[in-house]
Amino acid sequence: MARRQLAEHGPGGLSLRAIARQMGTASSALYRYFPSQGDLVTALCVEAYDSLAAALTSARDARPPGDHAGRWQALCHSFRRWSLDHTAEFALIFGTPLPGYHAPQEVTAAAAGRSFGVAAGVYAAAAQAGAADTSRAQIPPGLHTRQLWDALAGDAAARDPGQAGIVLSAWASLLGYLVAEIFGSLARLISDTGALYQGHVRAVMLGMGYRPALVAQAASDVA
Amino acid sequence: MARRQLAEHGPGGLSLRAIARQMGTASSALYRYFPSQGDLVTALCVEAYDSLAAALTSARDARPPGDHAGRWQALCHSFRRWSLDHTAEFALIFGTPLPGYHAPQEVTAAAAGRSFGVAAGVYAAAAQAGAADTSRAQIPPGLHTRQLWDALAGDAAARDPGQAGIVLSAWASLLGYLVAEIFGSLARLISDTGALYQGHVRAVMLGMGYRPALVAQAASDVA
DNA sequence: GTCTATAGGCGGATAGAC
DNA sequence: GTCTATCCGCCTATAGAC
Repeated sequence: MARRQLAEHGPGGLSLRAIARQMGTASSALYRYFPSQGDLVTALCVEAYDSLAAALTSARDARPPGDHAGRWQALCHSFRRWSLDHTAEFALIFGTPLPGYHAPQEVTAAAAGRSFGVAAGVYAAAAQAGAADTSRAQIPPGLHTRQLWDALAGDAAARDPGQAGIVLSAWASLLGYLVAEIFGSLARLISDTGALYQGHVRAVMLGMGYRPALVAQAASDVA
Repeated sequence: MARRQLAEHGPGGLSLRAIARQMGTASSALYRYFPSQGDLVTALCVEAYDSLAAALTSARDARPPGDHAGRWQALCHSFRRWSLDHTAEFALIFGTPLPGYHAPQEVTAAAAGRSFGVAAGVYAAAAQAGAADTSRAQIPPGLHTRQLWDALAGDAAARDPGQAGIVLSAWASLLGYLVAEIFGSLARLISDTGALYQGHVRAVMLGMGYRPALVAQAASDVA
C-alpha cells in the first residue's frame, strides 16, 4: 500500500480528502482500509514513531559500539535530521494535538517508547562502560514511570530509574530545540540554527554526565 | 473589547466563527475589528507573548534582586504555570503553525523577544553578579543573531553574544519539556511530571553555569 | 476495490438592511 | 456596529453502481 505517501502532505493540513487527492484515488476508497479518519491518524502516528526509531537506530549503528559519546551525538544529529526531513510527521507526534482526535494510549505509548528506547539504550551502555557518570547528572530519582518500563522492558540495557529520568530530561531538551526551530519560534530570533544545535547537544551531554573529554572529542569529530 | 475571551477556546479549534459563537455575536461583526482571520491570529499571538512576558516579569520581581538563582528558578516555574494555565495560547505561539497562516516577522519577533528578554535579563544579572559562571556553560559564541539584538537592545542587561546563546539553549530545553508535557508525548511515558520538571530545571541551571551551591539552595527553597 | 453521487456540517468572507 | 442572508469551498462519512 502506498500509505507512506500520506504523510508527505502539509503538517496541519491533514485530511482524508487531501490525502486521497494526492494519491490519485477517491476519498471514499480509503474507508476500505481505515474505519474512520482517527484510525488513519493513529496509523500515521505509529508509522512516524517507527520511522524515527529506525533513523535513530541506523545512526547509532553507524558508530562503533565502544564510541559511546559519538553514538549519543550521532543520535542527536539524526534526531534533528529526521525532524527537518519529516516536518509533517514531526508535527503529528510532537506538535499541537489534532482538535477532535485522541490517540489510543496503548498503541502510541508503545510506539513512543520504541523510539525513546533507542536513546535510553545508548545512554545505558555509556553509563555501564563508564563513558557517562550517572552521579554527575542532576536528575532526581524515584520517578513514577507509567508506560516507560513496559516499553523498555524488552531492552535489557535500561534498568536504572535514575537513568530514565536523565535521558527523558535530555530528550526533552533536544525536542525543545527542534520544536523551536521547526515551528518557527526560534527562527524569529536567530539564524544559524545548526551551529547552535551543536552547542545545545554539547550542553545536554555534559548535563547527562558524559565525560567532558569525550564530549570535546566527539564534537571535534563532527567538525 | 472582549478580545480576551477569544483565546479561551480550544487550542487547535481556532476559528472566526467559533470565537464569534462563543462571545455571542455574529461572525461578520468581527470584520469591523480585524480585516481578516490572519490579523486576528496575529493579535492573539502578540497578546499571548505579552501575557507570558507579564507572568515571567511578575515571577521575577517576587524574588529579591540579589537572589539570582532563585529568580531564574521562579522564572522556570512561572513558565510552566503559565503554559499549563494557557494551553491554547501556548499552542498558538509554540505549537504547530496554522495551515495557511504566516505571521508577520516584525511584530511577532518583537513580541517573542519581549518575553525572552526577561529570561535573558535575569541571566545577565546573575552572570554579572557572579552567581552564574558564563565560562562554565558549554555553548559556542559567535551566533548570527538576527532579530535577537534588536529585541534586546532596550534591555541594557544582555549584551554578551555568548550569553544569548546560553539562555536560548536553556530556554529551548525548558520549552521542550513543556511541549512534551502539554502536547502529550511525555504523558504517554511518565506520570509525575512536576517532580521531573524540577530536576529538569536543576540540570538546565547547572548547564548554564549557575553555581552548584546556589542551585541546591534554590531547590530546597521550593521544597 | 474503486468509482460517482450525495448528504450534512463547518469554515472564511461579502453585501446590504437596520 | 451589529444583524441576516448568502456564496463558495472543504471536510467526514455513507449509499450504491460497476
